[in-house]
Amino acid sequence: MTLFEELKRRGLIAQMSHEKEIEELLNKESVSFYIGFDATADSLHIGHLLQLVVMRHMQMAGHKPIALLGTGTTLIGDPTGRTDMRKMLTVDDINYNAECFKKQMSRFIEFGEGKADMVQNGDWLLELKYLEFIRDVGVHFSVNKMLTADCYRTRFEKGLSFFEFNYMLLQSYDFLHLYRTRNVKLQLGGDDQWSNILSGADLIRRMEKGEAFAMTFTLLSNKDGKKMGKSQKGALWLDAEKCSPYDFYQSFRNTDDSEVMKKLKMLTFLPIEELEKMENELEGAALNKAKELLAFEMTKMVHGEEAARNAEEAAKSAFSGSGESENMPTTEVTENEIGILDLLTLTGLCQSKRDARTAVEQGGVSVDGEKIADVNGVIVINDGVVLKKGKKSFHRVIKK
RNA sequence: GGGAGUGUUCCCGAGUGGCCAAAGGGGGCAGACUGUAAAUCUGUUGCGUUUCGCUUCGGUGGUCCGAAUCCACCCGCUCCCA
Repeated sequence: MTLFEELKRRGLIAQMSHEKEIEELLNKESVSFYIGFDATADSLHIGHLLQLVVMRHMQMAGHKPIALLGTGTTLIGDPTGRTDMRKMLTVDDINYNAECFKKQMSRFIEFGEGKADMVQNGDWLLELKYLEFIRDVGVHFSVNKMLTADCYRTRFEKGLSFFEFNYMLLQSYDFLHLYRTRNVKLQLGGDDQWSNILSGADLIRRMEKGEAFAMTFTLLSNKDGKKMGKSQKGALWLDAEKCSPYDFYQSFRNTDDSEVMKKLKMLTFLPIEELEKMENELEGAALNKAKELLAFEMTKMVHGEEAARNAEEAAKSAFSGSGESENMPTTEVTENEIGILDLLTLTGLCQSKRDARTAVEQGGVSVDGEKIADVNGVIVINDGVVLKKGKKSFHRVIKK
């Protein structure tokens, strides 16, 4: 099975500019391709997994991934999606973020000579001369056509500044630049990036008479249509410091029935044949097993096998067994006796004391399996206790 | 530049000078039912030392015993005209 067939079979591919040519290209030579990333945070999150997984598939098949950090475009703000402008970052911030990204990406792809690279578009965008740019590049863009692009059309009601309108040109220019300097012929991205990616390929064809291709992959979204990766606590980060492997595991363990197979196919590297076979036998308990598998595989991919095992063990003991496990998220406290409300906020299970109060009043809090009814209750830590809020949130507390 | 609107809590959106921590919906959280799923029903959803106190309604000042509501200026956004 070729890479192309595999990507298709896993349901990863959403749109392509030239299906036949892309398939041929991928089969016959090692292709340099790129995927863009925002540089706004110091960690990738669940929403980036798809990009990472695809890069890995590609690299395993002998192609060369280039991760582009949008250090220049970050200053503009991608109009795709929301209205909010992005924050400006200092050079130090950006370099720090780049380091963090690279570290996380290294779990998926191998960087180094001839293998994979990371570039920052600020390196070439920041020195662009306006007049030259609009004369050489801008001339190839039709405003009429741009206005019909989905990402701009949806902005008509809310308004769209000229500043943001330029985003497409800059992203296209990135592609052109990489084509010229690194012979990058293919850009990949989420399906929401389709028009931006396509316009880059067009630009190369116009200006260089070259061959350039666009391909997008299916976006994973939650039922409500929102992009995956956000939880009430915020984004689900890939950084263990910002989101514990246990929480990461849980987020996949709680996948909707209807999404399990899709996620297994798209995000894991389990052989597609096995997954397809599994799909046919998916009922009741098997479905739950599939969720465990998904959660384990994903945690392993991002945090390593040991962390995955620990997370799984913690989840199992929390939900079925003793409820005691060293592997669940843990907070250390100095006092031996502590008020229940303070404990809930301290562990992050509740966002404020106010919030903690309602949780207790509604009977959603228990300590070591015993329901806490009194808001003023004092918990004695001694050898450690397991705090539970609602049905799914566990947290262990021990003494320092 | 001229004119008309508009800015409310996580999001959308209602809001008469006091009864407004602010309707309603979405989302979140909790309870019931379940399979750590979905759907449904119920409660809850600014913060705190919680029968009360404190801080919020684009910003800054002002009027008033009292302002999300009135006035002035400023900032952002939308629409029409140029």
